[in-house]
Amino acid sequence: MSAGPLPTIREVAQLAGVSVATVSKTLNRTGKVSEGLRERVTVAAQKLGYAPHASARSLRSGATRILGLLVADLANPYFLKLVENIERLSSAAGYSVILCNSAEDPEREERHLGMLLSQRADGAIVIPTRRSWNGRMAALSGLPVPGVLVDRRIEGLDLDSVTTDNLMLGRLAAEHLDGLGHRRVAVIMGSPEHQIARHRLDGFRAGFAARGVTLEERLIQKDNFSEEAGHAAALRLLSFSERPTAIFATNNHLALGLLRAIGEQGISVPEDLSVIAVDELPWAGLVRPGMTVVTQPSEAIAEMAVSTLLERISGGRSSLKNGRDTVSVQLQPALVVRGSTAAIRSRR
Amino acid sequence: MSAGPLPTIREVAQLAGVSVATVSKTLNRTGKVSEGLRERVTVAAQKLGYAPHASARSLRSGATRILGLLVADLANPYFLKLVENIERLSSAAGYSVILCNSAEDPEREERHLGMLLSQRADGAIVIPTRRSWNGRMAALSGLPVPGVLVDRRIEGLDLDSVTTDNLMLGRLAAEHLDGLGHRRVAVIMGSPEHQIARHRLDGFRAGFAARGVTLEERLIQKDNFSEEAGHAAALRLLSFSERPTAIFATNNHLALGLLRAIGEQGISVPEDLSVIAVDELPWAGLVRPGMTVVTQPSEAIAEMAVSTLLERISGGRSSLKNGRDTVSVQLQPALVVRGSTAAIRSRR
DNA sequence: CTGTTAGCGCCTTCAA
DNA sequence: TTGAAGGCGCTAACAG
Repeated sequence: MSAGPLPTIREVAQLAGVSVATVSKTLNRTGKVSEGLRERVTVAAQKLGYAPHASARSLRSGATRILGLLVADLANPYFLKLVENIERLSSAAGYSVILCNSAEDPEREERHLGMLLSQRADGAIVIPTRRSWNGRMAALSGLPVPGVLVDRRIEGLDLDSVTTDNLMLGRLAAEHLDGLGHRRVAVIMGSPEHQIARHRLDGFRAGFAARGVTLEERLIQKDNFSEEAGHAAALRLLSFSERPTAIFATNNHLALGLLRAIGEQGISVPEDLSVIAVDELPWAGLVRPGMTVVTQPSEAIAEMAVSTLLERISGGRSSLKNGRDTVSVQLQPALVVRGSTAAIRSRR
Repeated sequence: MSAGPLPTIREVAQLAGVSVATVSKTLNRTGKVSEGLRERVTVAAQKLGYAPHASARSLRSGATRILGLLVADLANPYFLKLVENIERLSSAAGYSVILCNSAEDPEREERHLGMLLSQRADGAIVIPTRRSWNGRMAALSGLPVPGVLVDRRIEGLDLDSVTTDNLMLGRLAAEHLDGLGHRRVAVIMGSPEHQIARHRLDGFRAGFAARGVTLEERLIQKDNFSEEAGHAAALRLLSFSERPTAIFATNNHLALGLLRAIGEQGISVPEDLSVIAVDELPWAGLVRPGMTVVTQPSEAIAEMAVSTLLERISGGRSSLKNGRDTVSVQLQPALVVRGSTAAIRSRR
């Protein structure tokens, strides 16, 4: 709203009666400046409402203090949490965040990547789209800025990554259900091509195997990650004559479909059926009974992603230039017990 | 990961055997270039993986093609929807979005505003923090870039704004409940200092008044917008000997607290009590029975906000320079009927 | 149609 | 301790 162009460093210098170099040194606290001049410069800058022109500074310095944040699906509440935390941490570290949502569309992802390149973002945090796994990784591996993959890894891609330990996640769910005495347990797992879903299933299977229990294959429902698929899978499971006593839904969309099916069928949770899901769903505490879930450590993941990225950035322009190998961190999930799971003997 | 610095326009020119001006004209489709050269330039740029340096371009052209998006609270699902839509539309229009979350903290808001100024964002879309209403608008009114206020207006601030018609929102809720025969209705309204809450209440009151019904003041619960407050207010309302037959929660946090209280008290919805809330809560269709809500037109609001802002931007550097008065658009909410409201006679 | 050139605002030598 | 000057990559005005 204020009129005209913004003041430049030159105008500040003029008003303070010094050279632009002195202004620069003063405002950036680089180099020695006498007390008197420092004062005059500060006042002048204040009076003019001077704000350094980031583009000019970047052009000169080679760094933009911008991070790209490329998210596979903003509507996913788990990713949203990551976004919140990443924005907060980046901002606190003095970086601006350019937000890009690829909405699980590899084309949008690629366009956004090109844009981030043009903007010369100092680094990028990427939750890649699912479909980019099949060879579409070129754009990512060619990323000329330090990049960190979050939540989803891409095998064979030489990038730092921070993910949940999904094997452990499955195992935690298994141990909980096993401890409650469940033996006939089902899994709604989404797409078996998805590494995360596979890991969660493998961990779940391993957890039961460690206690000598083998999962029935017919109780493992594979399809895709939509709520619709979860709903359909749940209906199938519930129609079996020997119904499972517990169901593990490996993803929040699937859990939603599962709950819908349960509601429609008039099944009582946890009396007739125990249910365990993944992620701290925003409504996990709201539905009656509260959902028992295995949560991913979103805050720790965000922290690790940002710190890893910032280290790379300060380590050198190119991601791998400083000789450090790529790091691939897996953080531990946790069990949150609420009302949707119960000991099996309470059942009949 | 690729080594070394990125190619500049000069290198493209060299490889194509032309001048930098020709490269610039070709790539920007500005000015005439012969077919042969166009081809050579395109190929050279492609081969080098050239991406124009946004900072350099901005410095020269005065425009950054960056929009600031300053959100009062990312965790609010309604704001998230706005963010999603705004990102999508901006990106489609060729703008990058710098996301800032002020988390209802005016200090963070102000810092972010300063950062956007330094970045020389071409414009900003702002959902202001609540507390900034009391005089803290200086930073906003001094915004040296075109800005659009979204969802929350600030009286006396000369900025474009796009909001929901909250009077109409309250009225829609009232008409729906009235049509179902409810007369003893309650409102959990949040803070009366908040303009939005006041408007919703006023509209609600007016809607009933138009049918000759006057709201009982003791049934209008005012406090703040937290889930806790909603919970407490709900408990108070439900403890009255003459219980309300319907409750209107003016905000999604309040609705959450209300639902929790209802669950604890073992009250049946909609048999014992009709409930109507605001916004398309992500779980609105999930809880049994589905929540009847008055929704804000988030997509239309995002569209209007972006288009208004882009018009301002193309209209001139300073927001009001092109002589156009500030526009203040109010978009219409809509009623979505689900299972949480029912005719009163079904009650006993 | 194509090339040459002057800055956009800033930081950083280098000289005083 | 302070000032003068060059140049980051690009676009636009001007010259050929």
